[in-house]
This record gives sequence, C-alpha cells and structure tokens, in this order.
Amino acid sequence: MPFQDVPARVDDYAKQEHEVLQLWKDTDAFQTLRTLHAGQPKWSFLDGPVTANNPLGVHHGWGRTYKDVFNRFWTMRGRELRYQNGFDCQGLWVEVEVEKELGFRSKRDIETYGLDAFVRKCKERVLRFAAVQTEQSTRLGYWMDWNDPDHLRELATALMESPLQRMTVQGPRGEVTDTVEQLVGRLGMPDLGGSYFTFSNENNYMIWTFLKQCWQRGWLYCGADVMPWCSRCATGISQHEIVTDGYQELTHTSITLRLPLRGRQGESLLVWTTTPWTLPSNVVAAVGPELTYVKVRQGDEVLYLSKGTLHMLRGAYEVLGEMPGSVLEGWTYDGPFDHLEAARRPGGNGALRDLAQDVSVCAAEAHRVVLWDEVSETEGTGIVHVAPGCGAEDFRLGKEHNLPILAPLDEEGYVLAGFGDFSGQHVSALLDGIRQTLIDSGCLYHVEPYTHRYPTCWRCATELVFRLVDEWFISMDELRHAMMEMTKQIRWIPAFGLDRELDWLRNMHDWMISKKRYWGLALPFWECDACGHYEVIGDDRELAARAVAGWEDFEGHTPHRPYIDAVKIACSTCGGQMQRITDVANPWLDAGIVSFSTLGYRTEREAWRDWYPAHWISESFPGQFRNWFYSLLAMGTVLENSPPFKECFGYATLIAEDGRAMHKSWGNAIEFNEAADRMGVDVMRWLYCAHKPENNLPFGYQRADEVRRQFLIPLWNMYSFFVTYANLDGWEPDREEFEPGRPEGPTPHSDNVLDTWIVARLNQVTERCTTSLQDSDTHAATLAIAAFLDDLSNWYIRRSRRRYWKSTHDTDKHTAYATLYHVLVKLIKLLAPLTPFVTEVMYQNLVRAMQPAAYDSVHHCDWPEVDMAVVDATLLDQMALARQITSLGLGSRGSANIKVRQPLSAALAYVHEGEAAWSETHTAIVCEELNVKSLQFVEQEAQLLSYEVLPNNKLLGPRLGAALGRVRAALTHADAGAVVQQVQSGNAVALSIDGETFELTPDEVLIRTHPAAGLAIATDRGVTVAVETDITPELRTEGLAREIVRRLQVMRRDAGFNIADRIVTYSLGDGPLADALLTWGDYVKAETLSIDLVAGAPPAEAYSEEHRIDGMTITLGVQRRVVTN
RNA sequence: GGGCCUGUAGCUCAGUUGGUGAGAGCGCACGCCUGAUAAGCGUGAGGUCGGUAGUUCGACUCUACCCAGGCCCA
Repeated sequence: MPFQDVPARVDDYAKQEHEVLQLWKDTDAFQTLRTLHAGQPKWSFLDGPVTANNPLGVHHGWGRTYKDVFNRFWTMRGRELRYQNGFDCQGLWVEVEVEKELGFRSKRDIETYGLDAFVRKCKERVLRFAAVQTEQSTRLGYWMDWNDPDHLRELATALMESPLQRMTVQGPRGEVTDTVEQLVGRLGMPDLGGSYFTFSNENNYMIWTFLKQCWQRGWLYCGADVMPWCSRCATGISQHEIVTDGYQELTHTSITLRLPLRGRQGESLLVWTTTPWTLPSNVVAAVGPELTYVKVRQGDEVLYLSKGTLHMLRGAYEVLGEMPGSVLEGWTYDGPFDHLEAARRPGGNGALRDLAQDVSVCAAEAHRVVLWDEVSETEGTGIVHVAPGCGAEDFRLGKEHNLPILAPLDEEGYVLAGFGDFSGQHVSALLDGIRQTLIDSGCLYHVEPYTHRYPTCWRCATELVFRLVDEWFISMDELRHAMMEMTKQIRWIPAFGLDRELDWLRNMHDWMISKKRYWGLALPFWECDACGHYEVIGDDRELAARAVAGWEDFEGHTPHRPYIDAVKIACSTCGGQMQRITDVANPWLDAGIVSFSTLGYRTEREAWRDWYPAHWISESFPGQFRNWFYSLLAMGTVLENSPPFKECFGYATLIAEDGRAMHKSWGNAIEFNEAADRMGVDVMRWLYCAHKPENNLPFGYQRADEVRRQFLIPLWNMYSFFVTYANLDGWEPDREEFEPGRPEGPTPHSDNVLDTWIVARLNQVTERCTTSLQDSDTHAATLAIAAFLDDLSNWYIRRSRRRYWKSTHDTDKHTAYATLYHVLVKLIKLLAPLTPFVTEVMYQNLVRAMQPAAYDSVHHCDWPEVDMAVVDATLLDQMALARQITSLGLGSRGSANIKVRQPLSAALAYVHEGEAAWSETHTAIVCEELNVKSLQFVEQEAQLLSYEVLPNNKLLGPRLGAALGRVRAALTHADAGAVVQQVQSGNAVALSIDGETFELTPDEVLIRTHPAAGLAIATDRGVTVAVETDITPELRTEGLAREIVRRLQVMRRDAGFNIADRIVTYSLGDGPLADALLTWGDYVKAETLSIDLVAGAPPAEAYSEEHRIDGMTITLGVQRRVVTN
C-alpha cells in the first residue's frame, strides 16, 4: 500500500484545511483526545472570556492561537485539560448593540419596550454571536469543548418565542430537562458542558457570594462621586470606557471672568473655565500655594492672577505687586450667580444622602480662596473656579474643606430646580444665558474658543458632563495591599507585567462596581424603604430564605432584571420591607469570578481544588492590567487569599501592515473569515507564533505571503519529494513494533554522515522547542524550527537527492528513506501545536494510511522525546564547517565568475581549528557541492592570507586588567606570522613590553585573517577557501556535458515527462559539444534516464529544441520510450 | 507630573549571563542552482546599534541623565 501521491504544489491551502476540519468532525478527534488524556496530571488553563457581541477579529485569532498552541503542547506532554472557552455576556456593550438593532435612542425607549423583552434580546444576541465565534474559533483549529453552534441558535430562537417552555437536551452527564430560560442560565455548567457564559446563574450567584464577603469585611459602601456622565444614555461612563475610545478634539467656548472680592472695592480675582455651565455651581476659588501671584491695574480696576499667566490679560496693564498664593487664602468674593436659590440653600442643593449633612453654610457664604496643590499655570489664570458638584477633583477638594455642593443636572442633563431661569434647560443650551448673566453683573472679562481633548460617549459621541452620583464601591484601602502580595507571586510574561500591575494597584481608587442600566449582574443589595439600612445577599439559597414577597414573580427566572427586582426581604434592623437597588454591576466582576464559578467552587469544591489556581492565563495586556487580570486578582484575594493564576502570558496589539491601527473606515482592517480563507490559518498561526509577543504585531497579506513562501511551501515540498520517491521505489515504513504515540519510531541507525547529522539536528531542535514551549515562548520555538527546515531542505535533502533517485535498491537507499521518514514524522509532531492542519494532512498520509494501529490524528500523539545520545556536538560542528567551506567555496567561485556547473580541479581550504574529526565523507560532500575534483587542506594559511593577532580579551581581561591595552599594542606590532606559528604549535608567546615580560598561552591569543589579493578566495571566521580557476580542456568538456544535461532535464519537464520516464535522446551538432556528448555519453545517459543517445536529427514526434551554448549551436530532442521488463 | 515599554539597514524586526567580526526577512542590484522547490542559494549597496556621561581592560548589552515615539495613571 503506497503513500497517496502528493502534488508538488497545493493550490488552495484553505480548502485543504476545510477537509481537515471535516476529518476531525467525522472522527470526533477532539473527544478521542480527551479520552486519551483523562486521568493524567492536570494542566489548568483558564480562558479569559471574549465578549460575545460581534464576530471575532484577526486580533482575537492571535490570542486564540497562543491558547490553542499551549493547550495542545501540554496535552501532548501528557496532561489533562479542561478546554473550556468563555463568553463575556453582560454589560452595556451588549445593550448598546441591541439598542442599535431596535433603533432605540434613550433609556425611556427601553423602559417602554419592557425590561423583560429587552433583557431577553440581550441574551439572544449573546447566544447568536457565541455561535458565530464558536464557528470562527473552530475554523482557526482551536480545539475546545465547543457547543454546537446550531444548538446555541436554537436556544436563542426558543428564548425569544417561549422562554418558559421545557426542553430536554443531552449533556455530558446525561439528559437535562428545564425551561429554555434556565437551560440558557445553566450553560457551561458540568451537566451541560461547553463554553461558560458569564450570564449564567452560577456566575451571578458566585459574584453575590464575593460581594457579601466584601460587605462583611466592611469594604463595600455606597458613596457619592462626580463621574463622567452621558446625558443621552443616562449613565455614568467609567474611566476605562473613556480611555478605550472616548476622547475627541473639540472646540468649546472658554470664559475668563472676574470674581469681585469682598471688602476690596474694585478688586477681583480673575478665573478661567472651559465649562461655563458649571459656573452657577461655583463654591470657592483655589490658588496654588507654590505659585506667585500678581496684583495688576487695568483701567480703573485691579485684578489678581498668577504671574505665569499674565498673557491671559487683554490690553495694557500695570503690575502693582507680587505675593505668594498663601496671601490670598481666605479672601472672600461675590459670585455672579449668588442670587440663585441653590446658592443660598445651606449645604447646597445636593439630593444625595448625607453628603452635606454637617455643612451649614450655603455656597454664597462659602465663597473664599483656598489653597490647592493641583493648581498649575499651564492653562488658565492660576486661579481655579471650584464646583464640587461638577468635577471629580473639585468634589474631593470640597470634601476636604467641608464645602456645600451644588449638583445642577438630572440624569438626562437637564438643570434641576433652584437655578432660576436655568432650571429645566438642557446643559448643552446654557451657554448664552450664562454669558448674559456675566455681562449683566459686570463679571465677564473675555470669551474665546478653546480646542482640547474632551471625553465623549463611546456609544453615541455625546459630550460627557461631570455629574454627582451615588454609586457602589469596593474600598481598596486594605484590599490593595493584599492584591499586591498576590501579584508578586505570579510569573508575568513579559516580566514588566509585574510592574504594570503593581502600578495600577498602587494608583487604583476605590472600585466602582455599579451602573444604572438594565442588562447585567443584578447587584444583591437590598435597601430598607423605612430606615435606609442595606444588606447584601450572598446567593440564591439565602435569597429564597429571606424573601417575604415577590418570590413567585421571580421563581423560574435567571437572576436578572426585571424579575429579580420583584423579590422583597424583611429588614433585620427595623422589620420594614427591603427592596433591591436597581443598579446592575460592572461587567469586570463577571469575568473576574470565573476562577470560582466555572470550576465548581460552590458546588464541587474538591474538583475546584484540582483546577485552582490556573497554571496559565493569557490575554492582550494593554487593557487587562486594569480589567481582567485585576478582577481575577481581586476575587482570588478576597475569597481565598491566593493568586488565582500562576503565569500570566500577555501580548501586545495587532496592527495593520501599514503600521497603523486597523480601522474599517481606513480600509486596512481584515476580517477574520476573509483572512482565514485567503491566507489559510496555518499561515496565520505561524505568523502569530513567530512574533515576539510584547511587540505590536503587523498583520496582513504581504506578511502572510512571506510565511507561505518561507515556511509552508518548503515544508510541503519536502513532504512531496519524500512521497514521490518513496512511491517510485515502493518504500514503506516498518510496521513492526509500531507505537501510536511515537509513530516516528526509534531513532534510525545509519552510517551515512548526513543521516546521523540530520537526526542530531532534529533532536537538538526538539530539545529547544520543548524548553521554549515549556517557557511559554513560541517565538523561540519557531526560530529553532525555521533553522531546522532550512537545514533539512537546503542541505540534507539537497545533498541526499541522488541517494533517492539512484536505480539500485540497497541498504543506503533504504536508510535514506527511513531517516527522512523518521525526521518528517517527528517534525510534524513538533509542528502540530503550531500548525495543526498541514501537519494533520501529512500525518494522515505518512502515518495513518500506513499503520493500522496509528491514532486517528497527529494531535493524539505524544510530544516527541529528545534523544540526546545522538546529538553529537562534534558531528554538528563538522557539518557546520562543511557548510561553511562550501559557502566560502561558492563565494570564491562567484568572485572568479565561474558557474558551479563548470567543474574545477581543486579547492584549497585552511581551517584554523576543528578539522581533527574531518572525514572523507565530508570531503566528498563538499567536492560534490562545489563541483571540484578535490579538496585539500593547506597547512599554512599564510599561502592564502595574511594574519592579524589579537589578545583574547575574555581570558586576558580578568588576568591583566589595565595592562591589556599595552599587550594589545605589542601584539599588533609583533611579527604576526611568527606569533601564529608559536600559537599553532601550542607554545606560549612571550612579549616584552617596557622591560616587563608577558607570557601569553596559545588560548590567550586570537588569530584573525585577511585574504591576500589576487586569489579567488573567501574567508570567514577562521576558515579560508580558495578555488583553482584554471580550466583545462578536459574540465571544459565535462562542463559542457553538464550544461547539456541540465538543458535536457528542462526539456524533459517541458515535454511533460514523468521523472521516472525513460527516453531516447537525439543530438545534432558538432565541435566541442559533440565531443562532450561522446566523451560523457554514459554520464549523460544516466543523468537523463536515456536508454539511447542518438547522434542525428530528432524525429518529428520527439520534443526538440535548438540550443546555443558558449556561442555554439546544437539541436536536442527527447522522446519517451516505454520500457518493458 | 508619575509608572511601564520601545528606539539596531529604506521597511519589519532578531541579537541568550558584557568578550572582540553587528544579523535575518522584505525591498533593490547582480549572479548562481534547479530530476522536491512559481522555491532556494550567493554576492553587493545600505548602520555614529536614539544622544550624552559613567562603570569596566572591554558596552548594542549594565547604570544615570537627556531626546523621540507608544501605552497606562494622574
């Protein structure tokens, strides 16, 4: 049973990959893999969930390739894995897309539509995109415990039609029957299997448990803060949402205004703002304690501002004096909006709890100058208008000074009551009225457009405002330090990840976890209507036990709005009725809990211990230090006081080939599906793996072509070469003692130096790959393999070709096949985790088709073992030397402009060291490659070169120290030839310098050579090679014969003959060409598989061409001849 | 303002504890080889290894400062 023929060229690698996918599906290859490795030591990979909200991009492919490579690697190393993918499901991301789908513009649209229907639409969207992403991941060759995408779609449809309908599905532990809504809520749990979904009941209740622990330790609180706020979405926008995509260059109207000082007639503070709408909420003015302020006269008024901002003045002025900021402290002023009711109400207008409880003054009374370190002169006047209800920093300053708070805006950006005519107007429409008030009060100084980076809503591009809101926070005071301890116990790749994470933790404020939206984790905080007391519920069981009303509305639903909101509990303080706050949670809680929720922390604690902490996690690092890595750490710290993962592998950002970020609108984005089918995913995966992960990865078709040309096609060519000749010779691998885990068999024995060399290289590379991948370094692995592919293709096979196509069937030929077979099979196992498709294709033919006992898939095999006994360092050195001599010889031929096809009589080589183990075989290899009749080593390099002698700094530096410089100089001036002779005969070199004698051992002297002029020579690293350039008539004749052979070979191919076809060759010509054919007739016949060489014109049915060689003409013809024997 | 990363050929990047020639791929030019190879090989042009100072016998490599770019925080 021969191998299946392999085409020399694959037209469509992507098509081939689809066939492999079908094979895996038909043979259930992934399940077989799990069975094979069940019960082995565990390697725990915890997947960072991908937001199931859109199709995957090629940047997801990068991360998923890493995940799959290491999953496959550790599986082959004999580990049991979980293979659970994760989908991130809850949060504003999904809401935004569903709102777009439904054409909604505001929260009111959602409430009109109905929370129940809206939340179901969110779930439906997640299920549908989880199905899409599952298909795309499968296409990438990512082996995970995937759900059937069609089943996910069925659930999505059923959820929209009748969520309470009961369904039965087959799970890994048997049939499961439940309502559609509950089946969706149980996805990813052990009885249903498949990917985990962060909207699952278990995920949500596990977060409740976490929050309750935080609460019990006193870390959970409801507090007020000023947040960036979108008035159209009516929600706070957290800092990381702004960072992602939120800043735009915008031009606003900036205003410079006077604040008239009380008790200083005609004198004013000059302040500047880019947000005039905040002026009616002004409470104090701040100056920098380190800054110098000036008093200036302008016309009949006196103004104060900082010395470094005098350019803010318009018109002539006179400086009256200078003073430090501290002099201004405590001065009071009149605000232009003090007539407003809000400015006259003690404590301000804040509707929020307790904020201004003990503040008895109103804003108008509070107006004074305070000191503030954060005031600078980089913009403005050095005097800052402070509105504690309208800015985060202002708010903190207000708390520090116990100031009243004016918070002017409602959820949708309209001004609240108490602000006179402004009340009821939208924040975007306030400018004119404010300007008019300033004019009327004489406070307006200057108005000017101002362009700056300003945060906008990433969803709707509305300019954000800063709004005082009640939110829920986890205090970082204590947690921060514990998390930093955990962080230090983790291995971060790249290593700077540790510093990044620690930096984030050091600077992190209290963690805001609430969001006033609809689709997300329902925060388990119940608040008493009567006394305001609140409690945190730890899970579903506790809720059931505490419920006093509304349970019947909730029962049977997942813990999401609106149903969860119906459940009331009794207040443990006053006995009143408590209801849930309506906020949902920050989605990073969802992703952070997965080391508990997906591993069975609440339900199967022993199994959880088997898989926690994860050995390895991986995500793109730019954002995740503050997101997923952070939230995992927080939950591991709170729940178990341990790091939830041991190694964190981060990678940078994928960019387009043009060096810019990929953007659809820039036309440089590449869709995942398109890339997969145009490049082939093996190419994509190699491209990903060959990159250093801490650098941004340029991705595109040009780079993919390079990978195909340099990696995939050469690999395929070698495979095709092997199969072609093995089939011609009927060679088949040994079927005795076949082990399915090691289909390459034991290391073959051979007396051929090329065989032993390539086997040594193979094991060397196997060792490097093993070490690299254990160390989470795919880049090093690809470098090692790429070098090996070059050795295999451009040296081993190239130099061994004749062994395969010679006509006798001898031991050497058999050994050649056995060796190449062994090498190819072991190589594809090394490559299998990196490029799972092409290796599978090769395996199916090389192994599976030949060995009845073979595993179904290359991915079921064991990781190749390293046979260090065959890694002979001397052998490797010698072959490296042979390649070097060859390369230099070709170089020297080139410099003499003599083609390799022209035989030459001799090559002369001088080798500085290491020729001891040189053999005749090496000589033969070099002669053949260089096309010379002999290779001679010369004793005296001086025949070819001149010398330079240098001190061996590495040895002499430590010994001589500062004297090294003088020794170097003395060596330079010494007779180099004499020194070299001393060294080469193993004697010490004595140098006399300024009456002092230095003895240098041979090791301590390095010899460098320079080629002498006038010879066709080349030199490199202590090796020198020359070729004799004299071409005798005999050599010329032989050269012509080789030239004719080459042309006949091309003609054979052009005529469409098979490589094993026998032919008759015709030649019509005379002179030296005819002589060459006569003299070298047997050679020509053997090389071209000609059974006859006919002198004369080729017959009409032969394929013939006229050739010009060295100015002479010859007509050649080839004709196929059937041989019967 | 603070933290982290990056700076090596026209472009994209390797360069393993400091050790003497500074490399690859792409692109360009010229040549070679082809009985696996629309592949490969060789040669050439092109570099103050961001800059300055320091440590050292010796720095692309270590240290400090500076410059430029990126990311994060403020």
